[in-house]
Amino acid sequence: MSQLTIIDLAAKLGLSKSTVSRAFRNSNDINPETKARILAMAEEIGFSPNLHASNLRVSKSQTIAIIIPEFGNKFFSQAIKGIELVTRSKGYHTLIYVTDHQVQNEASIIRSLSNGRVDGILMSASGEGNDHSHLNLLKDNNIPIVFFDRNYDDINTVYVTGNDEEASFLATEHLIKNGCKRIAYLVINPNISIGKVRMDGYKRALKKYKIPVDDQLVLDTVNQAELNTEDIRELLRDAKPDGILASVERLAISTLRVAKEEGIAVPEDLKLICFSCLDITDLLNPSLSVVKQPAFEMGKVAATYLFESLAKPVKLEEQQTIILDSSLIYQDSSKKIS
Amino acid sequence: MSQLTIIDLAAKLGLSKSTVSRAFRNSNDINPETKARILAMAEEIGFSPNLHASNLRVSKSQTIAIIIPEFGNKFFSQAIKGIELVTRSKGYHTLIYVTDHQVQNEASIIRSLSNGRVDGILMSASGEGNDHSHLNLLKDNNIPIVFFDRNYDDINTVYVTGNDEEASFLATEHLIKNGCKRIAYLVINPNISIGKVRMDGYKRALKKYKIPVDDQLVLDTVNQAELNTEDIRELLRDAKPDGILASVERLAISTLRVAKEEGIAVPEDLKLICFSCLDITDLLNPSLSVVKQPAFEMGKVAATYLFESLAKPVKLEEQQTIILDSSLIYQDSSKKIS
DNA sequence: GTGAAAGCGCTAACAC
DNA sequence: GTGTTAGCGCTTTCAC
Repeated sequence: MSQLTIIDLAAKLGLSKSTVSRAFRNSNDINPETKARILAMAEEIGFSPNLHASNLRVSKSQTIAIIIPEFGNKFFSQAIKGIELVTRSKGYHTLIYVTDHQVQNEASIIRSLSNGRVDGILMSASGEGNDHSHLNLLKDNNIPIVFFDRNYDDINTVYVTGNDEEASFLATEHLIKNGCKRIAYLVINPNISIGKVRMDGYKRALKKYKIPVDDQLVLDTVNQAELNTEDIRELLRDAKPDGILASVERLAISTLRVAKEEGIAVPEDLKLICFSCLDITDLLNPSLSVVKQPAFEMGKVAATYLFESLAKPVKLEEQQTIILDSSLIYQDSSKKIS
Repeated sequence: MSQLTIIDLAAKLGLSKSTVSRAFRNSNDINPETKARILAMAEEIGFSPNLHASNLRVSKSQTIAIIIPEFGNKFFSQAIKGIELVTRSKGYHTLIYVTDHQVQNEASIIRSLSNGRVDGILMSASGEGNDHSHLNLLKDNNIPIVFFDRNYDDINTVYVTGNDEEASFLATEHLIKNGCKRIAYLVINPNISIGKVRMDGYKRALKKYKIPVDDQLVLDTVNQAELNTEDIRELLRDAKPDGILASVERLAISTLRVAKEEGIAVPEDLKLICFSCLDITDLLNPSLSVVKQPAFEMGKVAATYLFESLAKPVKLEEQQTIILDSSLIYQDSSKKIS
């Protein structure tokens, strides 16, 4: 039963294989009745056309890839959900890859996709550095790529992101208005993409309120909880901030844990706000103020752009940034104590 | 640059295409020097062998699929992370599909995979009902499937899951020992797979302590927060439980919100424990007692079994259940008030 | 160790 | 509306 072909099916029905082939494509060059007979028989004997043969013929895979740096937070699962929705509605398939924030992994994944495996790529960039040459392979093979959330700004393509600079500005301003004088900014990578943009908004707010930027209050730390926890503990002890803007959720979570351990009360002694897509911030103790990015929407929009460029042979050559609004949700963790 | 073939490469090097082909397989029928020359040239001109042609020839896709009912919770993202890790280490690719708990979606996905697209499938079952005939297609096509977390027990294959009956028993016993007399069980689907098994453990514990099973205390509700919230509200008002075992995280979250709204204090008036993989239960208010399933591990183990069956032509014909231990983490939400 | 040639299963001209 | 036929790019016998 394993290797049926259109020839077997054709033989069973006294037709030629081209007719059978037409039945499976959306060819209009076929008698609807014939088509129905063919499809019925296919159903009966459990046949469906071999994918690889078809793909080889038409040089299409009906598949896209999602490449993300990690799987740790709600942002990416929501974004993937949005992407998967669009992909499925288009009858496409979705490959998923996780780089663990390693550019080498990203490069090797990209290489493994440049041989026809996918028709397009959605990626949240993993790396820093300037060597993005692995992406040239995609251009050579006419595989469009759309970035979401994290990009490389030397690559000319579509980039879908939140209004991070503005949101960061507003979040910082909110802390200032609630009485904070020494606001720290926690970040994983202050030099690229979201880490940088969010810092820009933070600095702009400080400037507006004539608060000098204090490098001691900018904590450049890492992903691993065990490590960033200690960095944050030092920050709280040495720099004694009274407010914190965390550029990613994980750093806010670590902050809450450290504050608890150190006996620092949130929001009384320390006000906290962070970028996060967590959907239970209201149940935390204290309830957590967040900049909530439209993750699901972002996935949908990014996927939609990708499919547009797949539909028309026009390439995504110009740098184009699509900005989606985040929501600022102020809760207890940043509340003014009166 | 787009359509290079091994023939082009062969021409450039004065070789035949068969030799070039051998360089890309792990053939030992080739001079290492020749192979090196070929690979170097390939690198230089950015060539890699067309995947579809190769797949067609060897009838392999080096791809597996993950099919899950939803993307909403940490359990699945952790499990996928575990799967992806194994898959990548084997040089395989991972397709991902979400069914939204609809068996029809599951069936159509399975159909779209039965034509060579994947070599194997990892699935957490979506459905109830008894029509699992869509899985026959897989058998016909020799595509192995391994279940994780949720299965169909009429399908003979490997199933990797947590020790849910025992964990459920222990969680219920814990509530009883902490003084609960009227323990409710919240579930999405009490008749199948995890919903049923977890109820079994709950009932066994009640029986052990001579507490009669009260149907009024078993709430069979749905996934959508807007709907289950109202069901839970009614339960709390009418049946007045003093303890709750939630079979899935989402129902515990809804319970916390309803309790807050209704002025029911947790754990004073109502003790709560649930199955969950959330990693910030310590930061909730109150901190949440959970049965934490080894999601990451479960993904890894399930994937490992799948690859075993891919390696040897032996089929996964016998029903085989692999049980992994969960951790019971008792926190404030179920604490005895003395 | 390398080359020639057949063919994996399908699609798309082109003819009728 | 249907059949014939020439490949898509690769792998793999089989010769040498």
